[in-house]
Amino acid sequence: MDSVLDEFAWRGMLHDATEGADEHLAGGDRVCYIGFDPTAPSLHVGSLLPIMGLVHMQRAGHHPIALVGGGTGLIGDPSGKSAERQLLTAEKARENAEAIHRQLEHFLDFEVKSNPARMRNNLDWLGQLPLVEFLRDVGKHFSVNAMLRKESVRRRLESEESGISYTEFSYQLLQAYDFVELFRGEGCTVQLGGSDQWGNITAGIDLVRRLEGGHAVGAVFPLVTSSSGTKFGKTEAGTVWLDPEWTSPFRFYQFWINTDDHDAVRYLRFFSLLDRATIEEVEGQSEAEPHRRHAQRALAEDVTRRVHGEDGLARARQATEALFGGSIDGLAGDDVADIFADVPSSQVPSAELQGEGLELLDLLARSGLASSRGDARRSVEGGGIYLNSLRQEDPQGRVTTEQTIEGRFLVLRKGKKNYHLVKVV
RNA sequence: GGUGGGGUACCGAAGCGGCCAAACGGGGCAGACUGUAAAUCUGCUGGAUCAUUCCUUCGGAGGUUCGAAUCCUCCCCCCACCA
Repeated sequence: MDSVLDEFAWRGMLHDATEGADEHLAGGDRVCYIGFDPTAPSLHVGSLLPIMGLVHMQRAGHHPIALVGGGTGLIGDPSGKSAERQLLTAEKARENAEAIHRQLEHFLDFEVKSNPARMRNNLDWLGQLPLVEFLRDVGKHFSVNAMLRKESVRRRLESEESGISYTEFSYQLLQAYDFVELFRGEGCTVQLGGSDQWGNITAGIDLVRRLEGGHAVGAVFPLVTSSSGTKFGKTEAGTVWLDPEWTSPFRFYQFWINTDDHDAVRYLRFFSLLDRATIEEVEGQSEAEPHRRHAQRALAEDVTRRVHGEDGLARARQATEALFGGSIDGLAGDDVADIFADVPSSQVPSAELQGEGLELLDLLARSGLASSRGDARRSVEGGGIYLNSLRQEDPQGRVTTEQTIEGRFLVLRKGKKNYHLVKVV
């Protein structure tokens, strides 16, 4: 008797599951949900593990529901938060929810006849909830004593400066109620989530039993960590988003390519759909020839393809090859334009490059590669600045039309992998 | 409410009248080595100029002084103990 939990287990993405979850999932096609916060109009790689959780559910024949917390987003989940949250406006939450829906379409099939993915927004029911009735029917089943014991609440109670508002304190009731609502309306009996959601999930399971006499189960994924101790999903350029407008496919691809050896195979299990045999093969290759970075490549390819499509992946790889494969000299302007389509860029009027030209330091500061002229100077003096792949060692240097590629581009680089394209306009 | 201890740059933490843009550690950036990895070693890490120098900064507002992060006054906030 196999269940998706076995798949989760070998992939290392099963942190914990409630009693009977295994049997329940093995016993038939179930409806299962995961909640997503509509705090921004894009998901980021931090949400990737739960998303993959839904993907695996769908592949196993279950019915996935992505629940966007349009209503709970108006409240704010205190789990894992040290301070009171900024509240969203209703329409902002709704806009964000729509954007998130579009992103999820890259992962989930909303069209198949058999078990299409669905999307729900809890604003639809939480928004209508009559307070008195809610307190009578739902509030009755919650013991404040138990609620106070929850880790997330306790930390905030103990913390002198942040505290917790009544609003956030009520959050757990609302999320529990979501489960009941989905149980009633969609026949949903399974909730998944990050490990920080454990308390909220079990609260929902209890409420389903008390209010509906229903049997529901839950499972949680581990927190994704990186071995270097940095937060997963953050780079010096900030959060790695799934929206190509916010994080270009190239940068997205690069994020995965740069994964530590220690993390690459683990992430491959988390974030790719490659089967066990393939992953183990890659793992073997990785150990045998670490310098080839098989795992990083497989990871970057698989994830980029799913998020940005075949086209986005092709562009990312093309840019990667050009930038890290060899010299960019000899490339025609059109090629550069193409390759750099989603490398960070800025513009400079051609007039400024005439004659004496523009100071290199100014160019660096304006491009954002350096935070100030002083910073730019230090980078140049430290030997970390390249113009068209030539190291620039003179802080007094100037950039003129002569150095442009066909009068159209300048390729700046700081360090080994921070590229910036300057368009001459 | 009382007494004592604190608030210093991204974070932690020294400094306690001039030599302080402020030790040291962490983080970050860059260089070397590599494999666009890790570890290690080196440099840099407020702004403008770089030869010097100038500007803004040590909880906030005033004051003493030729000169203050350092002394005084008032205020705000933390932490400990006592009520």
